Amino acid sequence: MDRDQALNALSALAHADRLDLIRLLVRQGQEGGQGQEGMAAGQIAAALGLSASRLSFHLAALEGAGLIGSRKVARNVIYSIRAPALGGLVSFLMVDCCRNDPGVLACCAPRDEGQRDVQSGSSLR
Amino acid sequence: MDRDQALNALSALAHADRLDLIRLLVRQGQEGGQGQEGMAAGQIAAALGLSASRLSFHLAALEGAGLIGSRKVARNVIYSIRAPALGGLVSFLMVDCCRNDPGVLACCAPRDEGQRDVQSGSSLR
DNA sequence: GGGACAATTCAATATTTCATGAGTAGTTGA
DNA sequence: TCAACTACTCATGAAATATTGAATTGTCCC
Repeated sequence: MDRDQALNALSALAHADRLDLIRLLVRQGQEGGQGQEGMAAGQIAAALGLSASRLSFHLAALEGAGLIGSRKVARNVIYSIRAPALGGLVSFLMVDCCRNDPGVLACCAPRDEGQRDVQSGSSLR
Repeated sequence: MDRDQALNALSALAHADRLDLIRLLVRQGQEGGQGQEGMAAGQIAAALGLSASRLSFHLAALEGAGLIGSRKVARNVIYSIRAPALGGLVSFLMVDCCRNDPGVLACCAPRDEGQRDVQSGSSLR
């Protein structure tokens, strides 16, 4: 991921509804298992309390930045997270903040269950 | 770092000049060693080709988001990176993208010199 | 004190982004 | 085919953000 891609991704994430949307899709991705990857636009709108047109606007922004992908299934459009893109952004930021002092980041250490539990209890909003 | 802090940080970084500014300060922080931490506003303006007032605006945005700190020295104001804040943002994103599939991120692996060299040759802009 | 310098603040303007609701296109099943 | 459904697009106005240059504040050196 280069600077301009990172900039697009940052702009896309720098909005409360879109950040919540990403977090929702990430959670869905891990909870749903392999079988049911992604969520339909209508499901997302209901989960976040957004109007259809507003959601569509935000989905387009995230998809334009490459952070999510979509596929059509019957009359639904299923959106799912594109983990490599999100990972690319994190890597990009990591290079910019971690070079001189890797110890700053707790996430650089091997992950454990305790660390995961710190955040899993928080509500989405 | 909670969701709102992350949102502030993302908004602050989602601008080309500010992202360049952060990268400049990170590079300065690692190249300068312990002695000369940070850069004066004038130095930054010269390095990035920004007008004084525009730079001041961007510096205020970054400082408001907690990503940089400042101290006054004689008639200069020295700005330096606040690595923990940047690290907190990365950690926040990591939780949101890395829970289900840590392998996605190259940065989760122990860092080595080869990895560092991948990016150090790239120009700032 | 007076001039030069560093940086910030302010006001005015331009630009971008966001939100809303109405309307449109494609899909499904009776 | 028709009605119901899903999702998207478009036009409008509102709000937030960015940019510019002039004015201001504080510091240094003579």
